[in-house]
This record gives sequence, C-alpha cells and structure tokens, in this order.
Amino acid sequence: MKLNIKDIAKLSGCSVSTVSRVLNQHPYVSEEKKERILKVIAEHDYAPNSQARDLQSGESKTIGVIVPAISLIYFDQIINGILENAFEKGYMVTLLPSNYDKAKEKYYFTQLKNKRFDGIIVTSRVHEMAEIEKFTKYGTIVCCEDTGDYLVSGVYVDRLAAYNQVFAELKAQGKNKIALTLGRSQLISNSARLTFEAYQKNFGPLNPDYLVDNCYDGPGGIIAGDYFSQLKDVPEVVFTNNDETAVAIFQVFQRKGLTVQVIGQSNMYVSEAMGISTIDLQLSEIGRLAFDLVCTKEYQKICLKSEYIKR
Amino acid sequence: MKLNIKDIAKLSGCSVSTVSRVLNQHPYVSEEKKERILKVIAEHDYAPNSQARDLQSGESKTIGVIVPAISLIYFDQIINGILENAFEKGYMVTLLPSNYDKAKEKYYFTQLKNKRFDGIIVTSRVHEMAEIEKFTKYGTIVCCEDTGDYLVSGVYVDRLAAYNQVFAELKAQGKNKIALTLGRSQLISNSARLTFEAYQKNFGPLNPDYLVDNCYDGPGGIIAGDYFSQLKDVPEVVFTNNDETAVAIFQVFQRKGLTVQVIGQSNMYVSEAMGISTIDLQLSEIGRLAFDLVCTKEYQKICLKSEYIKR
DNA sequence: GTGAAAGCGCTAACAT
DNA sequence: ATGTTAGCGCTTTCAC
Repeated sequence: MKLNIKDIAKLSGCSVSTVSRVLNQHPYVSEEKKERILKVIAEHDYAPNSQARDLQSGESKTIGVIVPAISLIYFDQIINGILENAFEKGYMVTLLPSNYDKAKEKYYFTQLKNKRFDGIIVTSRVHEMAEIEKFTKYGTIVCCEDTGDYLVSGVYVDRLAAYNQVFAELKAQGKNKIALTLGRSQLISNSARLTFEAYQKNFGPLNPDYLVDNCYDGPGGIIAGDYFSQLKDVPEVVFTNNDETAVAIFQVFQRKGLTVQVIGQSNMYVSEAMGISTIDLQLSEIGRLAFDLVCTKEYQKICLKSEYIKR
Repeated sequence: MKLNIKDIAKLSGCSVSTVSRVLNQHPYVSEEKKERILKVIAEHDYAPNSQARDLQSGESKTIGVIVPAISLIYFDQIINGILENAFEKGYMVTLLPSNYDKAKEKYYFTQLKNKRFDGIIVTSRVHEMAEIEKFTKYGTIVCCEDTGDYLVSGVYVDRLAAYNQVFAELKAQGKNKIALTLGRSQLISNSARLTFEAYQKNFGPLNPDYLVDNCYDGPGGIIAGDYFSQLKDVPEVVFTNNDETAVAIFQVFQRKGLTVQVIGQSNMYVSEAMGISTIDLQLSEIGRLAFDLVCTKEYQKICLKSEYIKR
C-alpha cells in the first residue's frame, strides 16, 4: 500500500501544503504539527515520489555522461572525477555508452531535450562539434576537449604543449626514429591531430611505417608492439596514446630483448609501476570541472596544464 | 519556447489524446491526422517530457548500480555487462558510488523507495544481507553474490569450486607454501571467507605470515609483494584476490629475481598479457544476468561456473 | 476515429 | 501558521 502526500496529510490531520512544508524544511510550521507529521511519516515509512518532484521542478538532478565504452580505463578517471563531484552536490550520474555509434549518441542528446537529464558531459564523441552546438539548446552540454570556436563548453588539457615538450626533448637527445600509436585516426580524433602536429613540428613528415592506428588498450598495444619489432628498422622510441598501450608494447619489446623507450599518456598507476614515462592528462580533474560547469549551466572553456612525467 | 503536448494538439487542430496516440503508436488514428501531427512535431522539434511520462507510468526505465568505486577494474566488467543489456532493453543505468560507506549505501536504497529507480543492482555492499532483504519491499534488488537463505535475488559464480580446484592442484604438485591476498578481510567479505575455506580444506590452518589484507589493486599488490619477498621463508605460490594485484606482485618478484608462482582472479586482459594463471569469474555475464533479473523483477538465484585458467 | 476529463504526486502562489 | 487550489506534461478510461 503506497502512500502519497495526501494520505500523510489526512493521517496527521493537516493539509498537503503543511506536509510539503515539513518535507522541504520550509519555515512557518508549528513545532507541534511538524512533530506530528514527522511521526506519521516515520510510522508509515513514507518517502516522497521523486518523479513527481522532478516534473514539478523541471529538473532531474541527474546528468548523463557519454562514454565510448566504460572498459577503457582512460574514461574511468574522468568518470571518477565526475562522480565524486556529483555526489557532493546531490546529483546522480547516468552512464551513456555510445561505442562511437552516431545514432546512439544522437539518441542521448534527444533525451536531453526530453528533460531526462539536466545536462550532458561528453567524454568523447562521433558527432561533429557543429552538430553538438545545435543540441545545446536542449540543455547544458560540456565536452572534455577543446571545443575551438564553437559555443560549447569545454574542459581540456593543453596536450599540444606537452607533446611539443616530449618531442623537443627527444630531438635534443638525438633520437629520430620515433614511432607513434593513435586511437582513432588523425582524421577524426583531436588528440591524434595534435600528436601529428607536434611530431611534424619537430621531426617533419612521419614515416608511415612508424604509425599504428586504432590502439585503444592492451591488446592493441600487443599488435603494435609485434608490428614495430618486426620492422627492419626498429624504432628507438614509441610515443603511445595511452598507458595501457604503452605497457603492452613495453612488454612485447622486453620479451624480445629489444631496448626501446616507450612513452605513455594518462599517468595511470600501471605506468608508474612499470617505470614508464607518461603525460599526466589530469583526467579526474577534467571530470570534476566538467561537472561544475554542467551543474552551474555556465558557458566556459577551461584549459588545464598537462605535465610530462619522466621516469 | 518549450512546447508541450497541448500546444501540439492546438497547432495540429486535434485533441491531446490523439497526439498522445500517435506519440505512442496506438492504432485507431486516421492516416490524415497522423501525418498532420507528425509534421507539426517535426517542424517544432517537439519531444515529449519523460518526467511526466515517468510520473504517469510509475516507472523510470532507470536502474541504479551500487559500486564501491568505479576505478576498480573488477567492477568495470560487471558494469559493462549491465550496460550492454540495459541499452538493448531501452533502460538507463545510474552509477551509485558507495565507497563502502553505509550511509551512502542506505541513501541509495531510499532512492529506490522514492521511485527514482525501477531497481538496484548491488555489485558489492556494506549492509548486512538481512537489512538489504528489508529494502526489497521498495523495489527490485539484485546482488552480484550468493545471497544464501535471504529472499534477495543473486547472480554469482561458484568461487568455492574453483578455489578448491586450484588448491587441490597445488597440493598435488607438492606445493605447500601458499600465501594469500584478500580484499576486505574474511570477516566481512564473502569471497575472502570462501578463499579461507578452500585453503583450510586442503592445507589446514594458514600461517598468518602468509596473509595480506586490504589488497584491492596494483598499489596493494606492490605492498604485498614487498612484504612476501622479505620473509625468511618466501612463499612458493601467492594466491591473489584479483588480476591487478597478481600482476603487481608478479613484477615485484620478477624484479627481485625470485621465482614465485602467482595466481590471479577475474581473467582481465592484463593477466593474459603477462601469462599469469587466473580464475575466470564471468563478471560481464554476471552483470548481464543481474540486469535481466532486475528488469523482469524476478526473484531468482543464479549460480555460474567459474573456470581455472592455467597459464 | 476522436475528444473531454480525471488523475499520477508534488510544489507554490494565494488566500485566510 | 495553515489550507485551498491550480498547475507540471502526460496517459488513459470513457463517452460519443
């Protein structure tokens, strides 16, 4: 037998508005009634229906987070940052797995229009930024990347600076056989584009043999490692797109007795354990700030500094 | 200017119920009106408000998943199983981080009563099962563990069988210096208890020097590895509670030139890459099935078989 | 085939 | 300080 606020009112002999007042801790309720109502509520184990509250307030205290796939540890850190912040502010976080499927992604933006979410954080995307800009009229959207000239909030790290620092140092050390791994190719991924830019600035055009695409994790790293080690001209350094990949490649080389420097990205625990250099991408801080923006509905672009951690 | 169903009715010159009918694809609407309404909807970029729908239907098509902390890869696999299944069935998944804080956990069960979720999946918990049983009157609850005699649905893997197999084989191989790592101590964690049970059955009482508690991940493994390798009597085998820990311990030993067999749990990619034996805990399948139960609101206990993967 | 109207459970403006 | 009532936007009988 599910009770509603009306029942509580009846049971405690007062009006719904009085009950609502004590529920929401509004002033102007006599101690006597207050206690009586509280007692009835406790006795009958009543809890206000949040769907009705949401409808009434027009908010849901819920935000959606678009992720390509949760299993990539990269996103875990961002999610953690979001989660911590959201909990403190009394928000709930709904995970929106896209698998980089455009239809799914669009569906989630539609749900924003439906008011299922107060806002959406995009950790990675397949839609064009111009399209996402259009969705902002349905609600707050914050992307975890540089949103350029588009009117979309963004929180990101200055990757280019770190990439340039890494490549410049390698060059100064006299290295010049530098291989790269990327996630999605430079055609669609912003970070891939920046990697290229920094590489070319320091070393000129890249030897296509020294590039492996679609490297997202450990298994991808194995493939890349096997490939690089079979080249006639084995690279001196492999600059990877994340720590999981870096570790896997490192192990392949180690097993084959090759001495190749591997550099990761994200500063995950695993790279620390293996003593692999990495770039701290401040993922959890990005999540934290992105939530701040989505929560306050502010339009803003925030750029954090990344740090090259040499090991 | 936010339109509602009433506006659409007015704009297309028919009643709200007719609009509602086409929205929900009910029959008995003339083709002519249907088209007209659809056109108006498209032109004005209208989308029905899901909060109102939820209130009306009494459902939210959302389930909550209690996790101690997302960063533990262990839970990623369960979450992935849940997410895939949920998406297929048109449900949303809200992450409920508990950090094993009892107050937080309780708060989430309260939200179930509030009807914010249609159900909750508990991946790990701090509440007693008896208490959780009481919460089931607020909605469906499914735990990812053996719920024993309590009237709470559970999906889990037969760990004891696998643990027994492992210890029996080690014994047959003549090993007897077996160390253990655990997550939460055997006082509160079910899997810790089972590990103990299987160990004792095969080897009798455990030498307390051969036990390390509170090992959740890589960092924990490092500590354990350092500890074990400093013992006068270094163990021959370390049976760990998860693959991340196993890998970390393995590396510590390797670095110190010690030959110690390490066994993990979860069958994560990392153990495969390192060639470490492990127990496949079927985590993603557990997530998948748990969602099935929560979705159909069935009360059921499902036990899966775990597999010892020797490498 | 279509429409009027009664809720779903709550909040808040308005009256007293 | 307390009660009455009009919505929030939608679905769903129940008439016609």
